[in-house]
Amino acid sequence: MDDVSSLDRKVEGGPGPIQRTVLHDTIVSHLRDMIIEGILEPGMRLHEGQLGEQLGVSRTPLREAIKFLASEGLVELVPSRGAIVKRFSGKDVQDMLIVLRTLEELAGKLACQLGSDAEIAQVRALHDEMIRCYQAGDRLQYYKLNQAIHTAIAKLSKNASLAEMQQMLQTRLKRIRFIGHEGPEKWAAAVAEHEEMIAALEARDEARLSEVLGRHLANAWERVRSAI
Amino acid sequence: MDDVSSLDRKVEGGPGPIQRTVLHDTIVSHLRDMIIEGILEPGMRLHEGQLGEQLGVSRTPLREAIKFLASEGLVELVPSRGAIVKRFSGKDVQDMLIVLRTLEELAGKLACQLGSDAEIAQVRALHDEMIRCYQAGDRLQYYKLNQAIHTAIAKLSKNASLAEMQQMLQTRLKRIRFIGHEGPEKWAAAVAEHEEMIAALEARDEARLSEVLGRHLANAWERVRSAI
DNA sequence: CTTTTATATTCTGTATGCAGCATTTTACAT
DNA sequence: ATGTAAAATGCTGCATACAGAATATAAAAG
Repeated sequence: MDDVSSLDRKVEGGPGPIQRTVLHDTIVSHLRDMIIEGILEPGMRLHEGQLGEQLGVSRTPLREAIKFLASEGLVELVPSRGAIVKRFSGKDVQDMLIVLRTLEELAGKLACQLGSDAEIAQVRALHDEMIRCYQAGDRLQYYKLNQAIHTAIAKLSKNASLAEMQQMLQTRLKRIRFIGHEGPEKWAAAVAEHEEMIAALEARDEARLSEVLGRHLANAWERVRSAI
Repeated sequence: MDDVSSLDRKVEGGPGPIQRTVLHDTIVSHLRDMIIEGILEPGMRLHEGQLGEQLGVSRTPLREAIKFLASEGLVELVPSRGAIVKRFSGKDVQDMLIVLRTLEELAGKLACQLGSDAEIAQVRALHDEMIRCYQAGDRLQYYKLNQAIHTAIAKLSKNASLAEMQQMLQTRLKRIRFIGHEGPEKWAAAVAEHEEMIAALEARDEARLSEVLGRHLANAWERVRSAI
């Protein structure tokens, strides 16, 4: 799956201050992905020796990454027994969705006020692309764009904390939604809600966007509850 | 300030599963306190060698604690240059308060629905104690009880994620509020708002509690903005 | 005297080693 | 055969060691 070469120090270029090699971030990302994709199942122990060998790093930076993820809420630290992948109950998921709903309702309102036309157009572009994936039946790509749209709207609020909290909850829910394969009719409903969201955003209709986002996330619970 | 002996492995007893020695948690708590109390000022570098010696631990667990705090948002990681205490701008604080407000409004509603009479009585007890501190002019203790009340209400929502996010934001804001020494009239206003909060909670008046909490946090920004 | 370059020092990032706790396996008794 | 005790194994938690980057200091040139 992951071997040594895949974890070579990542060097990021691009605009802004020159980013540098950060093994820490790489390990964190990899572990996060492994948890979301279910390679590391809930309740499973994070074996330092084994994982480190698999990723091609020693235990020290690996342990640091695990501590980081623990603070993020994806992993649970058990004294003298290392770390296990956090397991979320149905109520946990429901609770997270309630909070996420509240945050996105707020983000929606702010996005209508503070998002530039260009930024909103970018969200629309993501949406159009997502629709293409829906029509093509590409669930994985659809799913990723879906998340990207919610993240983008949160970002339009221009409120870093809000975007951060939204991202955190979304990440924790990723694995759940990843497995929550809804049927065609529920999927269609979700797409319809997204259409409505984008329309409200383009019309800068705060109340409507907030309402749709709220409804969308309330329905999200209905869509995944069976999968828990 | 902190020497070796103060960091001896903490063993927690009490009810529930027996907690065990956790140096990690101890270091995290100490660093958090040092940041909140301003011993480690914003922008200041977290010197691993020096800090480790001061706390009486080696760099390894210290670094793990720093990574944990980085994920928590109190510290910023700078590649090849260690970690610095995160500095929050005025807008950052305002943004955090907006999110906190939204979360506490939700928590207030849920608390009215789900809090038991006994739990509400406990909040009332905290409040009465806080009033005593107010009358005695004990700002530090007042401040701590104030936070405890907000935390307690969040907990009454019976929503772990909500309580966690509230706690996270409150922690990040602690240092700001800690220095935000408002004058007597503003202080009195804050106390009055708290009185109203408790009354609404006891009456299980969702709308009113939510409204007061929202107003309280909106005013909080007015109270601290000058201190930024 | 200022600027630049070279050197020295300091600190971070990572690997490794060791002690102690947890768990598993094995031996023994019932 | 089953339950218990003891030894053995494996893993975590922490400390230390070392390499390389960053910064500070000193020397040299303009």
